[in-house]
Amino acid sequence: MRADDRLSRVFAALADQTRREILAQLSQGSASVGEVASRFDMSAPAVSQHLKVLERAGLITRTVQAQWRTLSMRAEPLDEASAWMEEQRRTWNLHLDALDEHLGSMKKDISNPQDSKETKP
Amino acid sequence: MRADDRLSRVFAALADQTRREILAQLSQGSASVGEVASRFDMSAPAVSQHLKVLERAGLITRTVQAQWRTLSMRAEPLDEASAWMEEQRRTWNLHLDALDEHLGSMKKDISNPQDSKETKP
DNA sequence: TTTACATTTAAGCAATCACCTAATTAAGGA
DNA sequence: TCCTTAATTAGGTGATTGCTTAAATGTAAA
Repeated sequence: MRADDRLSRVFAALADQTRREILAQLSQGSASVGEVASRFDMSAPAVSQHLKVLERAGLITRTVQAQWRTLSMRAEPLDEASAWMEEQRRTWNLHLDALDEHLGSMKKDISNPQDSKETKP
Repeated sequence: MRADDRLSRVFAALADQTRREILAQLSQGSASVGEVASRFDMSAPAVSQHLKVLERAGLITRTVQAQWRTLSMRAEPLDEASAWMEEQRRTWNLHLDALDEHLGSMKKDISNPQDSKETKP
């Protein structure tokens, strides 16, 4: 799968309050579908669909034991998503630093100001 | 706004490849709507809508200058989203550590094994 | 003042989403 | 074997999404 698609699926999966609550529950330990569903005021099929979204994003796995499915969290997709966000923030901070330096040099040379191409937000 | 809603908006905004590319571009410095739109094979209104989604998520701001809007990235929502993900991973790792310890003590006491309530994924 | 440019609003459309109820599958226990 | 429990699939609905084209807005430049 393309990294783009993976990221899109992970972010989309996390863009829903119910699914975030499910993941938060599973981060404390594995659980059955029933144990997850009982915490929500929602039909079982609705929860089942949320689980499918989380599973397709790679955020949970199911292991079948008799008629119970044990749900477990997987952290790897979080790493990838987190890394993407961190990268953007890093780049943005680098940019801000460069901008500060530029503004600093302008201040030193205040008698001959030049246009700055960009303004600090 | 509720933190839930904020998180949902940020994650939803990031769940689209086009919007992630826009944010990646703006992380390198501010730009006008036209400068952003020119990089996509998509109508101007479509880009405008993507920008609105990013703006509502707090990920960009617009400053109006004549007929040009200067778009700038905002990192704060990324921090909140990143923190949420980090928290889940932290909890999950704590859980795994506790599990490892439990399995370790079982190994020591191999002659009298007890059921483990959960299995490692 | 007219014209051109940058961008947004309006309106419409097909696809997807988040739910629902009803029906189905699959395993365990009486 | 029949019944119960656990969970999923099927099918339907209203809301939202991501795009489109056409029209509107607001500013600058001729």
